[in-house]
Amino acid sequence: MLRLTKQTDYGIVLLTLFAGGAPERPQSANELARMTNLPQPMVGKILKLLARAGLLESQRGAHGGYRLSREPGEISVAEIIRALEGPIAITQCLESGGPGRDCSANCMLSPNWRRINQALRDALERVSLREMMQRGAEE
Amino acid sequence: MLRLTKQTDYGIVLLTLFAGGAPERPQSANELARMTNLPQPMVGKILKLLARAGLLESQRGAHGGYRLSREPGEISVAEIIRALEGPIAITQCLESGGPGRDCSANCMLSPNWRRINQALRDALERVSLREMMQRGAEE
DNA sequence: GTAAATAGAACCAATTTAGTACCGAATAAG
DNA sequence: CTTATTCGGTACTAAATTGGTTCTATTTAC
Repeated sequence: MLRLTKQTDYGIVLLTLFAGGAPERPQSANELARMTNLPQPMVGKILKLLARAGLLESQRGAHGGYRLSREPGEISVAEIIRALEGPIAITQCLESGGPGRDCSANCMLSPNWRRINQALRDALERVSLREMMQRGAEE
Repeated sequence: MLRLTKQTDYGIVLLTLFAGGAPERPQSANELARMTNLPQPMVGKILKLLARAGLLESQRGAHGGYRLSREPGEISVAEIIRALEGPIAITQCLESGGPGRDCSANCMLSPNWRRINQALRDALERVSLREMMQRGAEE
């Protein structure tokens, strides 16, 4: 309920590994699966999505793999979530464009939903991958 | 993905109906189901949850029903969501107390999650049921 | 050419959510 | 006191979503 999916969860973990390692050498899905103990095909799938969204650059072929396309400080948590679960909105339909959708009942319920969605997006936009890496550094 | 459930969606709609009607006369699950065209058993279930959470007061027996336990201005969207889907947190485990849980990998990933969760909660806390009723009043 | 790797789609299993059914307890009306 | 109404609670089934796998095609190093 209102939670991130495991995919996204995994995705963030994987990205922090990139952010920690050597930036130039590409890392393969296989390597990363071993490092994290996550199922290899799942890791592959997630990396593909991240690459498609432009957060990772991919290198095919032998000794290929993925690397970050930008500095960790330049990647926001919001972008990661968008890459792995689509637009960030606690309520849909108002955001997702056209009329004629099978909006649920509160569709036009109020501009307050828009404010709420925006607050969530802002909070996620403000935190970068670099910041997410600083683990345990109790505020 | 990151969405409210239909239950919550319905719940908010139902509560706005209470907030609009006469505050003293209780309304039955049946009435409300007819008014909204939502499945009657579903409406009953949701109202029960809202009553258990203290947002509605119930009156059993013939001519019984539910009424708001507080003014619409005193009920926040956050409370409604908590009543219908539990604690508000985009990521779990850090919030849900004790160690030793089967936290997913990013469990101790950073205090930034706490900040994000808090921002979401704050946004939801700041909007009252009364405000949600003002439909279409484009900012 | 062959092995290592990603790209992409299709697919099945597990979990979560949506919705239903049933029975018991309270209350009001006659 | 009996009956109809309405909530309280649990258990259950069906639908949708998510988690995870498999397979084929394409790219590249050697």
